[in-house]
This record gives sequence, C-alpha cells and structure tokens, in this order.
Amino acid sequence: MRSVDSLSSARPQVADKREAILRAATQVFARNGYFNSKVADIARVAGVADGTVYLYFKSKEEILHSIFDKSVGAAIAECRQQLADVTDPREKLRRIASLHLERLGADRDLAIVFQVELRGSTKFMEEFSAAGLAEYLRLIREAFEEGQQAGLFRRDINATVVAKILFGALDEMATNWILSKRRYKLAPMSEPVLDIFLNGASAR
Amino acid sequence: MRSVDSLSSARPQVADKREAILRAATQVFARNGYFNSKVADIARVAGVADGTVYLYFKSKEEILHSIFDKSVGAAIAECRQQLADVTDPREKLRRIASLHLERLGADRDLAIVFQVELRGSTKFMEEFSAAGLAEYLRLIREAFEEGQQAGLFRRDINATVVAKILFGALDEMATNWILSKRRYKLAPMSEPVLDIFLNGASAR
DNA sequence: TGCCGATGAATGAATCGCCATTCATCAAGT
DNA sequence: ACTTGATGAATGGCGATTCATTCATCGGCA
Repeated sequence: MRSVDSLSSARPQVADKREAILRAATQVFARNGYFNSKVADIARVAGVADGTVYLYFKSKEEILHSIFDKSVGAAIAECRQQLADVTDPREKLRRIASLHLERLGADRDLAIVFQVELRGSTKFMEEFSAAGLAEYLRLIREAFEEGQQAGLFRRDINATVVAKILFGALDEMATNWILSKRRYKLAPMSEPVLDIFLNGASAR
Repeated sequence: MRSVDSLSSARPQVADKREAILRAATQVFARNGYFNSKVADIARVAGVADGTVYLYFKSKEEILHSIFDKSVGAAIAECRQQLADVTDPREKLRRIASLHLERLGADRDLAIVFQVELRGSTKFMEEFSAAGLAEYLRLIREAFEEGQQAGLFRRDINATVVAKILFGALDEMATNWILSKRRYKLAPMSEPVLDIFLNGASAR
C-alpha cells in the first residue's frame, strides 16, 4: 500500500519536474534565443530552483538536445504510423507535408526552437542533420521513389534532390510563419506547396 | 604630392583594416558560431590588436550586422543589374536562382554565416527578414507576376506563396551543401530546382 | 502506534572562469 | 612637439555550475 502510494505520488513528480523544465526551456529559448537564455530563467519559469535543473540535465546544452530528441522522435514515429495505411505515393507526400506543418503550427514556441535556435550553430545543425533531418528526408525520398516506380512521378529527376526541394519549401513556410506578424494557420500551406511541387508553376 | 601619397598609403590602410576584420570575422563566425567566437580571435585572425576592432566597429554584434549588410546589398544590386536586360520571366527566375547559389557557393564561410549564424536568434532573423529577405522575395514575386501576366505561369496560385516556395527550395540546397561532407558545386543545383518548380514532379 | 536515524531530492547563495569592452600608453608621421 | 591610429593589459559584469545545507519521507525497531 505504502509503496504504491509512494510510487504514484513521487514518480509522477519526477516526470513532471523534468517535463516542466523542458517546457519552460522551450518557452525561454524561443523568446530569448538559446545563448541569451539564462538557466536561472528556465528554473524560474519551471518553478524550481536553479540547482534543480542540474538534477535532471547535465548542462544547458543537454536541455536543448532533449527538446530536440523528444520532438523529432515523436514526429517521425507519428509520421511512420500515419504512412502505414496509405499506398498512393502522392497521398503519402501529402500526409508528410501536412503532418510536418501541423506539428510545427501547433506549438509556436517549439517551432521557433526548431526553425531558429536549432540552426544557430553548425554544431547543432550537424547533429540535427545527422539525426532527424536525414531520417525525415529519407521518408520523403522513399515515398517519391515508390511513385517513380509506379510511373506517377518523373524518372528523370534525382529523388534525393527532390526530397530536399520539398522539404526546403515546407521549411520556408514554417520559418515565414514564425517571423510573420500576421497570425494565420500554418497547416493549410502544405496544399499549395504540394500543388506546385507536383504540377509545377507553368501554365498548361 | 604628399597629400596624394598619404591618401594612397593611409586611406587604403583604413579600408584594408576594416575589410580584414570583416573577413576575419566571417571566418571565425563560420567556424565557431557567433556566440562562441571571441573578439580576440577575430583580432588575431585579422592581424590587429583586440582594441583595434573597436576603432572600426561599435560592438561584436555590429560586426555581424556589417557582414550581413554588405553582402545583401551587393547581392541584391547584382541581381537587379543582371535582371535588367532579361525579358522572359522564366529566364529571370533562372538568373535569380543561379546568382543566389553562385554567390553562396563562392564563399563557404560567408555561406555558413548566412545560412546558419544569421538565423541563430529571432532578433537577427527579424532584421534579416525585414531588410534582405523581404526584398529578395519581392524580386522573385515580381518576376513571377510578370510571367502570370504573360500567360506563362498559372494564375490560380498566389505569387507570394510561390516566391516562398522557390526561395525555400534554393535555401535548402544551400544549407545542405554547407552541412554536406561531400564537396560538390552548389550553383548547378539551381537547375533541377527550377525544373521541378516550373514543370512539377508528376509524370506527364 | 510512535520514535529515530538514514536517505536523497531540492534549494539558492557563492564561486569561478570567461570575455566584451575600455583606456592609459605608445609610436609614426607631420 | 602634436596628432592620431594602434596596442594589449586590466576591468567589470555576467551567468553556468557547484555544493553545503535543509527538509520531507521512509524503513526499522520497540
């Protein structure tokens, strides 16, 4: 009895505290930028003492990494899952694009950390590139190659380059959305992107 | 005579020293990232004393700004000039894309500062967005609108969105090039980008 | 049940190194 | 000698990280 009690009251505390710090850090990083953010700020927003942060994370940098790992992992997992029951490669690309923008559009602070902070140093960039981006580009490329096999997509273009083009276009939509003063929905932007990507901008 | 002498020996010195600092800073920022770069490093690479940097720039931040201003100004000027004698909107887009990647491809350090460091804080980003990016997107948009008028491009799509898509795709090419270990030429990548942008990825 | 020492999570003030910026001083040119 | 650009050692502040201390909880024992 006691042991169950202690588990259900203490354990969640631990998880909550770690979560609280990550959430607070996302907000603080998004507002001030990673390098201008003080660990003390994160602690204050999270409602813990400065030192407590170091019970859960080795360093300030590890906090940024954790934000990144958690989000990328979740995004890719969801993406795979959503793709499982789709066979049409065009629809696959639509889902990937749509999910991408929905995810970023749903949490502005997280989007800022991704679009801006994560790219603020070649070091983070390289890690991002190695870990998440590469995996992500692969999802796009594979869907595209399937489409090429099926005769739906042109075969005279390199699938890797194509994947970068599509990703780049989506990425720019996200970055623009973050920087824009106007508040509009990000997710629907995946539609015109896919349209131009698939059909081109030239008049028929 | 003397005054001419003094001009030709002292003035260039001043310009050279300022230039040297900017060049050094570009290199140092590119290698270490803005926030990890010490003013002392920049001074050493430039071959001047720490204090000398402050004879030419108000602060470390102003150095980054100057790199940015100088390059964007030059890029947009060259772009306008190259566009002047072209009438075909498709060719205009080709030139814009080609110039964009040629410029970045010609100076890897500068490219890193642009693609990575400049985006490392929403503050810089917003300034970049306001100053250079907006102007740049306008060039693309205007060329596209001309093409719409001429019946070359689809009229059912928003020119602003289109401009972002094209820019985003080019931007991703540049970022990938920077992060890639493989050394390939960046400029030629504008070709497949334009191809897909104009003709789409779907099979005919 | 009620008491006691052990445990370890949490705290936040103090430390310690770092680095942008300053400025007293120097040297070259006139 | 005076002006002016240049120097680089010294300063001052900042902020990530540490660690001595507090305090709530727990398990063993009478």
